[in-house]
Amino acid sequence: MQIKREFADGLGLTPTEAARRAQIIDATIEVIAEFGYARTSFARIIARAGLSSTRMISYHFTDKTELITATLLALIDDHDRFVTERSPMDHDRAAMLRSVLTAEIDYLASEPKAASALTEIAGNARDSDGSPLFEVVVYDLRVGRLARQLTQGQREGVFGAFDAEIMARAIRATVEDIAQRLSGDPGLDLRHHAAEITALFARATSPG
Amino acid sequence: MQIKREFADGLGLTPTEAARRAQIIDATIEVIAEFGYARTSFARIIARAGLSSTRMISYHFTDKTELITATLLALIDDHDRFVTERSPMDHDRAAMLRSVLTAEIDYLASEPKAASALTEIAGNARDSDGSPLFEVVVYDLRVGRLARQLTQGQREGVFGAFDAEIMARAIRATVEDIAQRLSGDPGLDLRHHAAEITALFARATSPG
Amino acid sequence: MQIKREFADGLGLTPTEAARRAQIIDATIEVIAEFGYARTSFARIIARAGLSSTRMISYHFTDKTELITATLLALIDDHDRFVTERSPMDHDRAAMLRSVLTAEIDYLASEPKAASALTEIAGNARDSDGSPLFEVVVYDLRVGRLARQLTQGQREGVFGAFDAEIMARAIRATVEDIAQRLSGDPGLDLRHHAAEITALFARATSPG
Amino acid sequence: MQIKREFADGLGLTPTEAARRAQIIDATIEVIAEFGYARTSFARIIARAGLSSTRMISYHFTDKTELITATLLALIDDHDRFVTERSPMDHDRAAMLRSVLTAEIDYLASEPKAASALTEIAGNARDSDGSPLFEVVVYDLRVGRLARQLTQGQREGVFGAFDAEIMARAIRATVEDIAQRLSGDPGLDLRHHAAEITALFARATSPG
DNA sequence: AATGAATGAGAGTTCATTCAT
DNA sequence: CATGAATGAACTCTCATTCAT
Repeated sequence: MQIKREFADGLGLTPTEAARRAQIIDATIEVIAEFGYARTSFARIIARAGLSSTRMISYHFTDKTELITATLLALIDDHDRFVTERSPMDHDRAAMLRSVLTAEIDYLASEPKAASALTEIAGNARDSDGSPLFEVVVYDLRVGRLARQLTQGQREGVFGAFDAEIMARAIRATVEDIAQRLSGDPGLDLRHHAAEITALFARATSPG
Repeated sequence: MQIKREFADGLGLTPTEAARRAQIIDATIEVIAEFGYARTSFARIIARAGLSSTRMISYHFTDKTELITATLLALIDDHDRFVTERSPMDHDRAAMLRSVLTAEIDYLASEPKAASALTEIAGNARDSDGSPLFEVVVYDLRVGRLARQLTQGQREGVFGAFDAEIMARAIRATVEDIAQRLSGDPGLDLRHHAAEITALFARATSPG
Repeated sequence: MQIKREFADGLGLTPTEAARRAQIIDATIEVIAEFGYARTSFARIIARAGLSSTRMISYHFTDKTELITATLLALIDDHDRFVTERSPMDHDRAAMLRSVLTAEIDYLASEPKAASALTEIAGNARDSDGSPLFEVVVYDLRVGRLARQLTQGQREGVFGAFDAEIMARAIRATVEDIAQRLSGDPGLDLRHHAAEITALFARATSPG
Repeated sequence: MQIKREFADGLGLTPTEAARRAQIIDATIEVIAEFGYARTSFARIIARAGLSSTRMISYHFTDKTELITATLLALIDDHDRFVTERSPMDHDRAAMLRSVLTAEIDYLASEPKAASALTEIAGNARDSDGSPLFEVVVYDLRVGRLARQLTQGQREGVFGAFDAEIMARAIRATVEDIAQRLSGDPGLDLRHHAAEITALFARATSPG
């Protein structure tokens, strides 16, 4: 997985440092996808990355929170690029919803580990004092944009009347549920799921 | 919270033991709801229960798995009773779906800690070797039954064509998402959410 | 195994109490034979005995030391009776050594659990402060008598010149080694071992 | 005791790490010799080694099994070197047996703690699930070699007819019994014991 | 830029024993 | 005669982090 190299630099990082950070972040994604957020430790990450000491992580990230934050940002960046590339602007709003849902499911198929890690971090990451880490960030990036698109579609008359945020959350929750099941059962029929939830939310958002 | 007293006895437990187990289980639910499953430790549980030593837990439960299992069973028992009491049998299938969704949201309002703990345990509980604990059990109790009801409704013609299991999972994921948000924001307008998701899934399941 | 009932009474014990003590001692022997002394706990003993609480042990024995002491005395009593019955007095000294060795091996075959437990307790039992419990007792009962018989045989001229105590310890160590191997491999050919060590120590003690 | 320095390096260990491991292994040997295997804990080992925390052990050894294994290997290595150096090749077989027994007793005199720890580990070390750790390894190293030498001597006609493995086990059991007594009574007359058991097993193995 | 070395805190579990009835 | 209930201490092991090169 080499998906977040572009993200890693851009700050004042040397190429070597950027590469190390990317390597560690990749390993973190894989460990989270496999073991879940709660069982993700520095020890497991360095074992996965083939590094010698957890000191390597502490050297490149000030603490666990920064590592997880960097990982989440890389994942969101990657996810956004993936979905954006597959959501053409010339569609009407109703087609837009279909293409978004299809792109989301395609993402699960294309990057199952990343998808699983994204869900795990967004839902479970907590600070050392126990408070949730990314509530607001994740809301805006993963629900708010979709809600705004739905609202716009309502204004254009292609969608019926509903609370756009609740609808967006229902869509997000449904997709993430599929992501979690996929991590436990890689043989899941994603094409079928894509067709079903596309139809489901087409009916749920229809004006009539 | 006194919701699992009836569950606790019935086995070969003395009244004192049943009461202690219930006390510990209550505290476990509260800790899980507040800290999440991953940060739930014996130390926090006994602090919450006002007991003296973690040894008290080990005395009444053989290990952590048994404690969590007993807690989950108590939660499921309580949840089932709550929902069953509010799902009249004389309704038609379409009304049934409405009443189920309403009952689920009412449960969130009535027992927010229990609802949160239920989601946490079902999703995150793992054995000491890392394998998920309750996958199958939880599926059947929390998705399978609803899927069967939807299938029956399809046979009776009140619902349209869709994959009943995927629909049931979407409903479950949506409700649990609301539960999680509620645990972070107790002021959430549940009445509004109930109306919205009832309408959402009415459209999503409608035959036309 | 009912081998130490006679030992249990004789003190000021009621029949019920004597029976309970015997039951607990029997379970203790079995647990030690199976798990070794170090892994023998009250919990395992009451599980084996089918009792409800470790309190049962504390009630009948003041502490672990007393339980182990009583168990050892029961084992020694049983062992002595077994060997004595099979060591006729009308033999000459050389035949006596053969019959003692044969009796010891027969005991391993007849009561393998008891033999294993006897070795385990004699070798590993320690007080709560870590000091060995039965060094002197066990020496006299298990080595000293044999050493005296060997010395007597030397006086009678049937044995050669050797340090009787060292010889007795070698014999004891060899028999106990066989006992330990037997507990790990119940299929051990004891008849063959009896023949071999009888011949071995016949040569080792011979006058020529 | 500095007996396992040569063993400790040779792998990919830094000098500091090798020294720490040797220090911990030395302390482990002393604790086992003094308290027995069952009462050997990390806490006692670090106290003996003068270290600050049991975490020091966990840092250098993955778990208790690895610590005990490394200790046993160090002990066997040390013991082998000691005995090999004192067993000249130009002797005939009968002299070989004498020199082996003498070397074994000399080892007890020279390294009583090591000898005691070796016996303790070989006999009592168990995995966390209770299964014995070193049965096969220890058999081959401590009995098998001697048995093969005896068999060879029988072929050459210097020994009589006996089961070589049973004889080897008798010898091993006798030596280890002396080792155990020595740990309880440091004043034991080892020179006398060496002479006695050398004569004992010379007679026991003699052809006549 | 990287690493080796060390650490205090906390986890769940087992231990023999004691209190009260 | 028996039991239920409770307990403090000790156990091995994992955690993220820090110090010193």
